[in-house]
Amino acid sequence: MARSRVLGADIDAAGGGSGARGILACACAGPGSPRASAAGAAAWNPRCLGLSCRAFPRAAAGTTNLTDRIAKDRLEKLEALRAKGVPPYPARVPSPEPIAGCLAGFEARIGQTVTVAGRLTQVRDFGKLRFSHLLDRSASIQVGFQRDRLPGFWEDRRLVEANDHVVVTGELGRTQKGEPTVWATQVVLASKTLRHAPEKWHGLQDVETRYRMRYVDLFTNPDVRKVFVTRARVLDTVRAFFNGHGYVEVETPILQSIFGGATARPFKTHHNALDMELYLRIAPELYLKRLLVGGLERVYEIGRVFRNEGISPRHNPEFTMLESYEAYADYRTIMARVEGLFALLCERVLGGNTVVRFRGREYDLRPPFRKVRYLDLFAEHNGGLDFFDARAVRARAADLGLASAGLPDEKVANDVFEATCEKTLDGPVFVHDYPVAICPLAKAADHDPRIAERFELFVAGMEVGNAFSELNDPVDQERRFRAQLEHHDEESPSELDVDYVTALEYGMPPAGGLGIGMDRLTMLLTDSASIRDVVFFPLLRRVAAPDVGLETAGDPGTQAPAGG
RNA sequence: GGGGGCGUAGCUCAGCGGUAGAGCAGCGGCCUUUUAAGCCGUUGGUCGUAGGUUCGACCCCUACCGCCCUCACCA
Repeated sequence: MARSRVLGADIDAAGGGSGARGILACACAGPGSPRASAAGAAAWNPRCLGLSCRAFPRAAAGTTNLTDRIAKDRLEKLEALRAKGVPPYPARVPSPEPIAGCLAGFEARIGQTVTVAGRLTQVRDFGKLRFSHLLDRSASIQVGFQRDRLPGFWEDRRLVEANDHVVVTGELGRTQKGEPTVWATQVVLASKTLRHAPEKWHGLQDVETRYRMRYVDLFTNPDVRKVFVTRARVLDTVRAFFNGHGYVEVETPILQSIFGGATARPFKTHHNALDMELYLRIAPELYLKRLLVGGLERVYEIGRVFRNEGISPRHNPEFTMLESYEAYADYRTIMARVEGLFALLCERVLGGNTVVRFRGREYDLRPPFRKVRYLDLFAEHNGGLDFFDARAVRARAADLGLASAGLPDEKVANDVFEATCEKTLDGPVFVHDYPVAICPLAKAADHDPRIAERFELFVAGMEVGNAFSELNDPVDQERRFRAQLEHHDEESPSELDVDYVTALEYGMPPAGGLGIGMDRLTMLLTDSASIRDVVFFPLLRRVAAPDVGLETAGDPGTQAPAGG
């Protein structure tokens, strides 16, 4: 049985440590083991002057190892740990229980021995005592290290420091001030950290660093973790809602040879083996409606879509969209669905609250929501102007300073709408019955061919949802596609989606469809001002990487074969 | 793409045409109930990058890089 040297005392490593004190060492590579020797055989890195810093095999003379750039005292500690036979990155450690579980019903558990694990924060030395907080996914608890209970650990306590991951076994108790505390009887280093933690009080504030190094942002700023947990809860609730109404969750192609289902510029890519141009989808819509033709009747997809357009606090080039389609329903059914969804979100995400704060204002998300017709809104904010009076609308656009030359009438009119109406839509409010000309995939109302059965949900002036009675007339659909092709631009497909029209020719049941931006919905429910605050890794410009002494990495799309 | 702002130690931030500063973190010392612990001492900088003006530039000017806000496009 392997025995490893432990800080201050020898213990039976594989035996796990009942009664063992100090840092537990696993029975894996110590400094004398073959594996450790292999690593140690590499050149000593000249940049670690004076340090007992074992260079990585890759770091030949003249090159800079990435880890050479970091605080030398941490590297010194790392090597000191190895020299003492304490693996800084052990393969396995004792299994912990969640800290939140220790804190629940704490009084009754005082005196019990628990094993908890996490990242050490805010180490406080106090003579022959040392306190720290231990943070795991569930909560944070104080750990007390006492010299007299941890003689082996105490001598080398400084080798384990703030930001390291540790597993602590100890007795639950309180301090004189009443703070719940694990009084450690055994400390196992789980993972040595080579970087300093950000400032303990202010955390990581620099916005750019927070986005680029979200991993630091997450363990440093509790509110950020909360936002992303809420985001997961939102997605979970959306799934629960649609599953509860008999919908089936599906996945459709992201790589599409013809893009459609929205008006947006796509990203282009290329498949090598097929030598085929492809687009990253701007919407899953046309594939989901093919599934209606296929008889699935109620489908939804929550997935990433990609739009090659500007970036703003409300726009990320990739974002997560919910789209749902329900056969034998129309946009009124879907309006009721949206209200039902928001009721469930209030219940499950907001814990029964219905009022959210967003950008300094409050919004009551309790359904039913206000409903207003597009054309009424248009007239109201433009002195009674008729949307379909092209000449008057163009004059109004000119008054507003909007460019209209060369644009179709309905586009100009919609620009006027957006300029004059959208900002007034505090909401939540459904705007419904849109001009059909700006809705190429929506069905016209039976009573008025100029009106599309469509609504959008606005909250805080932000478009959150979009729905309509789906166009299922193949002849009409082909005509509208052809009209799009006539004034073709980068936002429209350059060819007719023949297969989609064919699918409609096989018969799509009348259906109501819905799209909701999951990122914006999360923004609303977490009071996040920017979409970048609800996306883990928002797209940023690439910055020059530090010189790591390697040959130029090839184009990832045409990388060299693995063997060569 | 236009306009405005920002970039100084690992982190949070001061600074000023005349030798680069503080707090936290780190390192050394004291303290067995601290908790933004405290006290004493101390290490740490290509002031985003490159030019220019100047006797002298972190500071003034120009260009570039990156981020934020805003307008335009969009969800």
